[in-house]
Order: sequence, then C-alpha cells, then structure tokens
Amino acid sequence: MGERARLRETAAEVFGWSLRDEQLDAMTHVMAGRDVVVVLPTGAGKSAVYQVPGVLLDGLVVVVSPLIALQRDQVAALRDSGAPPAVLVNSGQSEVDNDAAWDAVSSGAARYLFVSPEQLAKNDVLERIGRPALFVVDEAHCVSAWGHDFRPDYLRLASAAERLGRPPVLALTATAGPAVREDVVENLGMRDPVVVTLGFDRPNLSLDVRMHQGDDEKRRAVRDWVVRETGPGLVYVATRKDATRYAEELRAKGVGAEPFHAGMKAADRDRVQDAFMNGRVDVVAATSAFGMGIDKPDVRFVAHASAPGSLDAYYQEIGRAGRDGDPARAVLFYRPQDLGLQRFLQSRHVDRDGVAGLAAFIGEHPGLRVTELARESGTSRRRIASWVNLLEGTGAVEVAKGRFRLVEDPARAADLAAEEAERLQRLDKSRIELLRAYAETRACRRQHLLGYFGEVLERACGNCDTCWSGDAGTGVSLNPEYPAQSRVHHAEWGEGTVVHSEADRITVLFGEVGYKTLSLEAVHAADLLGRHPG
DNA sequence: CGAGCGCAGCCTAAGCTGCGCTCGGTGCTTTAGT
Repeated sequence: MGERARLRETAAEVFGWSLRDEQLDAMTHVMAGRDVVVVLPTGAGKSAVYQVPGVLLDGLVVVVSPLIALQRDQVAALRDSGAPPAVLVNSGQSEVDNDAAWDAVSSGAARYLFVSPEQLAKNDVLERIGRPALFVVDEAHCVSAWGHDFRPDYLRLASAAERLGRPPVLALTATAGPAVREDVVENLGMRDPVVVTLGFDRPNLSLDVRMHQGDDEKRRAVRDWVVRETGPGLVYVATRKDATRYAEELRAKGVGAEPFHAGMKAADRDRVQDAFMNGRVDVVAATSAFGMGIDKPDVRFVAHASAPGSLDAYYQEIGRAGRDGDPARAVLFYRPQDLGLQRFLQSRHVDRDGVAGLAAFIGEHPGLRVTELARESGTSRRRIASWVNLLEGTGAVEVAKGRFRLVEDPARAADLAAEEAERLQRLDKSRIELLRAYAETRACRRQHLLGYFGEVLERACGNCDTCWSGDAGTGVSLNPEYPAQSRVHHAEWGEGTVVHSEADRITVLFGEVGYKTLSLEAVHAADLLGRHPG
C-alpha cells in the first residue's frame, strides 16, 4: 500500500476523517522525514497533520503548544477519537499525574506528549523524552511573536530539538506571512522545509477602517457602531482598563457584553469564554489575551477599538470572524495616536551591562546551560534566556547540546548584542508603520492586506471601504515593475523583498532596517533600487 | 508615545490651565506563605 493510501485509511479508520489534499501532502512529507511548515486556517485540520502520522510512526510525537488550555483540548480530542494514548506534562498538573504521564512515555504506551516550550528548557524533561519520532510546534507564529522577548524559551526550541536527537520538525500555524514564516524556519533551525499553505483570502469578511481624531469621539463611534451591529462579536482593545470600560458602557446601552483580559481571575475568564461560546454573551471586549484556540463559527464582527501592534496580529484577530463563510465584518477604528501605545509595548529595553556581564561570565565558565547560568549569575532564567538568545543570534555565543561557549571578545559580544537588539527594534517599529500604511492607504484594503501575506489579488475586492467609496479603483495595487515578493537591492538598506506595491509607491522589507515605503518617483529619480533575478 | 490623574497656580472664588508623574500586553513556572 502506498503512503498516501495508508494515511488516508488510518485517518478514516481511527479518526473517521476524509483528508483534504493539503493535509495529505503535509503528512506524506512528515512520514518521509522532511521538516514541514503548515499554514492552514483554523478549522482546516492542522492538528490532523501530526495526529494521523502519530498512529503510524514508530515513536513518540512531542507537541509543543503555548497554552496549557490548548494542550488539554488537544488531549481530550485525541481521547475521544480512536487514537493511541496522549498525555501532558506541566506545572498546573499534580505531581502524581505528571509521574503517571512520564511512566506512560517511558513504557511506550503514550504516543503523544504535550508540553510548553518552558518544559523543554529543563534537563530532566529532555532526558525523559529521549528520542521522539516527531517534533511538532503548534501555533508556531508564537516563535516569532513571543520568542524574542515575552517567552524566550520559544527561541530555544531548536536547541531542544537537537538534544532530542533532532527528529523531523513540523511547524503549524494559521497565520504567517513570508516574514514570520522565515523567522519561524530560521529560529526553529528547520532544514530545507516543505511549505504547505492555503490561500489567505477570506472574501466573506468585509474590511473597513474608520479614521478618528479625538479619543472621545472615537469611543463614541465604537459604542454606537457595536450597538447597531448584530453579534456575536468581538471588540479588541489595547488595555485591560479599556476592556472593562467598553464592556460596562456597552451593557449600559443594552448589549450583552463582558470584558476579557489576562488580569482577570481564571474562573471569570473561563466563565466569559464559555458564555461567549454558548451564545449567552453576545460581545466580548478583550485584550489580545482572548482568542487563541477559540473556534466559534458564527462570529459576525471583529471591531478594533484601538490599533494592534502588527498586521500579523490584526489578521489573526479579524480571522476569528465569519468562519462559517457567511458575511462578517472587520472594522478598525483608527487613530494614529493609538500607535504610540504599541510603540511603547514593543520597545526593547536591552540591559547592555547585563548582556556584557553574561558574555564575560560565559567566557569564564564555558559549558553551562541556561538554568545553570541563571543560578550561578543570580539572574532570572527568563532574562538569561533572552540575553543568550541575543548573543546566539549574533554568533558571539555558540551552543552545543544546550551548553554555551563564547567565541568573541566579551566587550565585542555585548556590542553585537546591542546592535542585534536595535535591529529587532527597528523591525518592530517598521511593523507598526506597516499597520499605519494599511490604515491610511486609499487603495483596496484586501489587496493591501493580502500583499503583505505574499498573495496577489488581481482586482480590487469590492468588499472593503475603499472599494465602496470608489477610492480603490481597479488594479491600482498592481505594479508590474516591482511585483510583490520580488527581491531588490538598496544602496543604503541592503537586500529586501517587496511586500506591497501600488501605482505610486512600494513597500519593501529590508532585513536590516525593516519595512520601508518608497515613492516610485524617488526610486526612479535617484535610481535607488536594483532588481534581482529570482 | 500618549492618556489620565493630582496638584499648584491663577488672583479675588469657582473653575480653568499647565506641569509632572505614572501607567500601559500576551503565559508558564516556581515559591513563599496561608
């Protein structure tokens, strides 16, 4: 029996599924031992890509997942199917349960193990896992979104996979434009990965941006709009305080609204989420804490009362509307001043002395691991992990089997790390500018958004505000001279990839300086850009 | 970076303006103290 037929039969017999071509393609590559990146929308069956091979592979499937709640959902789903046993190990579980899970792993009874990236930072965890058959990173955009600061252990996963005998790596996500995808591939140390993806376009989702000047005026507009809209819907806000405030104000106007943010008690969060899922709450006013793992088909609108920090985040959040394919609305209530908060939230405060001290310490004590470095230097593990990530990213520090070695002069290493931090900061800033470009463009919003994700929409979409108003015209965002995804060279900024092109301007992602928008007039006048073949 | 708050200053009294200060998002893990 061929591999495809075997996978198809297993999917049908064990899970009762009939697979779509993309799933089958990805699984075939997984079975052949290739590294694979899968970008499929929520609900398209991403999890199947490891679940089905897990039945057939000879060995454990390790699944790295960012939230314990998601891990529990996955384990429950596997237990409900005819799949072999799945277990999870984490700090929220009793010692007895963790021990039982490890017993199941070592006896070979468990075939799927779910863990957070933080678990894989621990020596004994890696030793107990041994030599798995497959290493899966679910919600892999977290590597790029969180690894650089918030959860530095995401950037240590490549090292963890090495220590597990470097099994094939499978990265799964719903949203990843070319830039995020490259970041994920590089930081997971993926080797010549196969990329399996479906188109990003969601034609049933209308796109709309409302420009506002004053804060009060914008708040009023958001409230009035939500009150008239039919739910279920989400209102994304930038602060916890606003989540509470909007929920209260909407309730005062008769909308069944509840807040959701990470500062709430776990029980309250669960209650709000369940109520929204079951239709007892119509609108949730939430920070970015709400959404991962939410798969509610009939969400009719996603309103942004404040701008998010990137187009990736924006697309992820509006992608929670209209999954049933019926018309749904995404509206961004935009004030340029709101970007200030995002600028603050994304600012990287690198402790230069701290990094220099760590570099010197690694120089004097080669061969230590992250946990040991943290203990010996008396600095928090998270800090050490993020500093080590910076140093490793510059090549000033090398890692083998989780042990670090300095290959530069300590002072030079600190300089390199500071430069790297500045480079990352420029990238963050430019991401915010790209969100501004989306909000302020007069061209078709969908062409703009899809262009950012590396897709070319031939004609203006007809389902966004610029199309409705007639500003978009037709075909304005196609520029034959510099099509999206073409490689260019700039004398000052180096190599770049065109992410978006309009009639009179193009936006380019440069590795060193981030996103830049250039007017074609200036490009031509000063002969700024050289094009690259291929 | 910008919003919101408290407070001083105004200059003849009740409320406005301007200054300086603080705060702002995502989760896992582990540990000290009930």
